Amino acid sequence: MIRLSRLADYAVVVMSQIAVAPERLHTAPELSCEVRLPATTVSKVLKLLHRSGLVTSHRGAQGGYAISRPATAISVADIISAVDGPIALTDCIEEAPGACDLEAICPARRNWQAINDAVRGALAGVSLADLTAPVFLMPAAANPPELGKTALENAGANRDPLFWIGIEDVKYGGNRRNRSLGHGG
Amino acid sequence: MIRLSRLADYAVVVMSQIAVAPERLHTAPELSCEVRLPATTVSKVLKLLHRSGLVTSHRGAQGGYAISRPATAISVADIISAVDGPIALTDCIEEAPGACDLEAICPARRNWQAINDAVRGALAGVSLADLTAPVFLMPAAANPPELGKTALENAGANRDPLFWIGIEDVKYGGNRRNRSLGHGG
DNA sequence: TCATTGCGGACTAAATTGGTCCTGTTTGAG
DNA sequence: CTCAAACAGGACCAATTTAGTCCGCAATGA
Repeated sequence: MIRLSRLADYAVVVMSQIAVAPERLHTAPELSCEVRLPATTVSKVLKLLHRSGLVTSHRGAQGGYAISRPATAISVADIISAVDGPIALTDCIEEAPGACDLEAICPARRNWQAINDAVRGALAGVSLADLTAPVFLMPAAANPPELGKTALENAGANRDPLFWIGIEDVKYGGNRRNRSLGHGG
Repeated sequence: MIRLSRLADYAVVVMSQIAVAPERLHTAPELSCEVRLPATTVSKVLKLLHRSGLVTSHRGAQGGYAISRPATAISVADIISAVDGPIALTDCIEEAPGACDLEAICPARRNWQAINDAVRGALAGVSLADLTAPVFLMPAAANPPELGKTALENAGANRDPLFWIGIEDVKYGGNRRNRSLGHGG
């Protein structure tokens, strides 16, 4: 039903969260906690975002991910295609030319192309910066990680981010399957 | 991957086919043959299109489906939502207000709404008439059904529509799973 | 009266997706 | 030098979704 994949939804949320504090590194467990999604899943999303160059990564202790360019220079289309591959409403748009024998005579193809471009355009027109406000958590700056603690410990300090906005038990209508599953590590 | 469902893809193709001859009735088996999709599946699509009022139906012998309004007055968005339900990139757009506790404070929601509207707008901007040319078959007018024959028999006369354009064995890159499966009765 | 056609829904099978886990590799701190 | 923290990559499993089929019923016209 022209539904975004969950991973793409997650990716947008995670990127928004990173964009809140573009200057510092964010570890996967930390983001997992902030965004209330399983650490492994967040990790998977971050890997994909990294492969597409939307975030930079730093390995090792004190490592993490950072946003690679200004939020104004990253579109929703960028994020979605990083996770889900090229935006293509139908298979024949994605496949190499020649994959479909009806190509030359199929009028639907070039129309689908136009429709697809329109959709992609709509998504490319929205930048991450447009999704300004923090997600699920007060601005990270309000809870800066303490030096001398691991990222996980720091994340632990924020363990229930919804506390900050006074909500204990929530349902979320995004695209999530596991709504309040543990992000323990 | 923001992929259209196959049924939606089929629906667009079927509607295009009907629009080629807006004045007459089209039976499900006939369309199935023309469009090279299983009859049962085409039938399912037609039922959905009928429920949304995009086609009218006439039961009984010599029955069939006809387009309900000019092709210029039917958008791709209409067709997609007839088959797949409302166009909603994320669950929270579709759900009733209040379904998500984070609604009031979730900045993503109103942004998703905007993004969603943009996508829907793109799809609503393309009419069926824009997808003018016939699909997979020469215009039906070139092969008018013979009186005194059942729709199935008439469909049989056209049994291999690709004959008309000189292609025997094809692959199609749309969104189809069964590429050349039987549409026999 | 019967074949043809649409109607509605239940059921099944297959593809996709999401989520988990495991085994590296890199890096910094102690 | 060693260890733990963090990312990298990919294999794997399970749950969900989707598509496709099938069945019995209702309407209609020859």
